Amino acid sequence: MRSEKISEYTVRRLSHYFRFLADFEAAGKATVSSGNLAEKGGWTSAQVRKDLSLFGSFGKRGLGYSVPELRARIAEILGLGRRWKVCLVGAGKLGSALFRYEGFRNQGFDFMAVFDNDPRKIGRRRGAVTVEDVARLGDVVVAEGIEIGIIATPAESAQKVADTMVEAGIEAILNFAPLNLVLPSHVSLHNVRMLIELESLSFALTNKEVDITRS
Amino acid sequence: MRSEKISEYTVRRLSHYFRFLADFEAAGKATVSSGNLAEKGGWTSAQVRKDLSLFGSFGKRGLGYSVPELRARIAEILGLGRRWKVCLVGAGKLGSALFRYEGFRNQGFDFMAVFDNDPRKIGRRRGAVTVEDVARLGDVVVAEGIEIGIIATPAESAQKVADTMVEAGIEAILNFAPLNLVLPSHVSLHNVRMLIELESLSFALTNKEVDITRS
DNA sequence: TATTGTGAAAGGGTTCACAGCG
DNA sequence: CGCTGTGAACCCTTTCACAATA
Repeated sequence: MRSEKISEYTVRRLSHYFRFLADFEAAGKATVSSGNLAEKGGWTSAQVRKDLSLFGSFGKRGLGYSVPELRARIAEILGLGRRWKVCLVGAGKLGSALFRYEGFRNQGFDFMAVFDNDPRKIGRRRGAVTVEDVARLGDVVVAEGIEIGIIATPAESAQKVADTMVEAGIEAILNFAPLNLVLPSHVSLHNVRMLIELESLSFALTNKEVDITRS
Repeated sequence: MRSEKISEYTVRRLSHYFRFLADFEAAGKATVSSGNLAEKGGWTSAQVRKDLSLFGSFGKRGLGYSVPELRARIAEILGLGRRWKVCLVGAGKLGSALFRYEGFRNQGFDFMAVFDNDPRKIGRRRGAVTVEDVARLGDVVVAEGIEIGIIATPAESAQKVADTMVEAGIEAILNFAPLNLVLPSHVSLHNVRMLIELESLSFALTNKEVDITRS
């Protein structure tokens, strides 16, 4: 258990297990087997057991895993036993969609501030917060102790925004701008590239005879 | 060249190479080496050459690759030498953000129709198209010959929407709803799960001492 | 000489298969 | 008996290293 290296794939699957466990809990199931979890996500039961065994021995042989207990353990592993302070840069349609999505708040991610560089947007309300001038980004991150930054700006401004975030102490960035950010290695970066997803689909439709491995 | 199996990783990198080649072309470079492309994306030059060699021998030894030629070949491979008919279900903030993003149109993805089930949205204009009742989804997909479906609805409606799409002949779906869709295997599915990305970041921040492999 | 194209080796993620145990 | 936990096997992806060649 708790080896030195954990793959990004394992982390993503843990997120899925976490959701499935919520479903099982809502359905009143007290225990689940690795097979129950596996079939919900299209994996093998061995995969599920391997993933979990990296963090401990949570199951009972012959019985499976206690739903509430495993759920709590995964929450702990993923760092969901607390709330995270998030800021968003870019108050356009995409930014607004992210801001309004209740799922983030429900899972412990609080939008403490929203920034934009458009004077027509600055000062506007977005739920409980007011859109601020992006010039104040660094100061607000420091003052509020913001830990995660979300970038939903055009590509042109994204690197500068990211640099400001990092300078202010942010160590985790979720980037929706269509470019490859260059960041120091201590900063965790995840990119959401919607055009690349569409292009993957275009490839699949164009090359139906080709086997595409791993989805 | 052109082996039977192509990995999803290779396809994604091709999308990146394609962008980088546009940058090189704009910068007036006539040729690039695998090393030039590799450093832009943080890969090795061998990786770039392996990826390209799966589709042919496009380079010249000692010289590299012709920028416009390689760009054209990758466009062809990805199926970007044509336009694709796309429909969008869910005309909320996220759907609107996707609809308005020029990058899709610029790369050949045309939004032919937008659907919603909210009477207050049906009939509203979204750029060149009008939001239609989702009840018409199947008919419109068939009539317009729509090939790619984008789902930006709440989780509750997503499976039903996907089923309708598949029934109407769609074979590629990009899903933003936070659930695991169940689809026949001939349909290509890509999911964008923003909450899972945030949870990965939460894991990274919570487990700083752990090595997380592959980003 | 610089750089490609590619077999071979290495790395690492997934599945198998079974011992261990409730 | 059923299901977990895990070493070993397998398989896929990446990197190495070098012959080929413009």
